[in-house]
Amino acid sequence: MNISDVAARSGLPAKTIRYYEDIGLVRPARGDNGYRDFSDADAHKLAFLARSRSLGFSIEECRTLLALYEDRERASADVKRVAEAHLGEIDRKIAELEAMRATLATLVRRCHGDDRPDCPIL
Amino acid sequence: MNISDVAARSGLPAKTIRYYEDIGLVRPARGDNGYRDFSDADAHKLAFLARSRSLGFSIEECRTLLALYEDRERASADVKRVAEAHLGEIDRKIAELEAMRATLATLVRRCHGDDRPDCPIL
DNA sequence: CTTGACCTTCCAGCGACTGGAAACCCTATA
DNA sequence: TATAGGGTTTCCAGTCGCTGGAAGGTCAAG
Repeated sequence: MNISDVAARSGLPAKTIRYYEDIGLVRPARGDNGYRDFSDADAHKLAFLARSRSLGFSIEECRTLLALYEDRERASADVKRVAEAHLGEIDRKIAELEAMRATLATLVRRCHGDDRPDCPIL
Repeated sequence: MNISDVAARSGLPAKTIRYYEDIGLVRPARGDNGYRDFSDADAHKLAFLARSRSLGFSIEECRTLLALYEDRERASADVKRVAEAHLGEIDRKIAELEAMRATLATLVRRCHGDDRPDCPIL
């Protein structure tokens, strides 16, 4: 699979996929012509990366999460611990966003939206 | 008012305030010694910037909001529009995070947590 | 008059891309 | 077979929103 195919499947720009290879997140095979040749597993990884990144996980966090899928030697307990840590982080992010949402929603609700300049955001 | 005073008042680091001057968000006066001399209005603007940034508005969105802040004629409706667009974006992120939370929570729940490497995450 | 906290500018670098140039490769059609 | 158009490669530079650090000027207290 060429880079544009896997880009379409994962929703990531080709540029980003090349960058992810640069920093070692994904290691696609190469064809005789030098083109990257992505497997289905690569495509899966990239889709996962797209999702995790869009949720605000850093590249390094994504690297750890990817290791969960890749390292089959790892004991179940270790996997569970790391996964739970990430769950906690997701909860924290949700809480942050919801606090932000609440504040902003209150401000918007109080904002008349007419021509009077008494919007509380200002 | 010196930069550290206005930093304390706004909650922004001095570095960030200098950066905001660089990019034209604020234009403090200068004393004879070359020090920035912030007015109360400057302090107000910076507090506003700190708040908007913490609500997730981009610098350019803040610039727009600040411009509206200074144009009191027809501010309210425009601010409301910007804020509502931003609210929609926050809602989208929360929904995505909650979907991922559910997926990861299911995986964690099914993960035995003992030494057998049969955790469904793998 | 010295100390030490503050202020200044400038330059560099971060994370995570993103854009553009120049060159190579592939396929389809004439 | 030639050519046109896309797709792909590498590399280098720029983006955003800071942040750190160096080198130096200024100020108030002791």
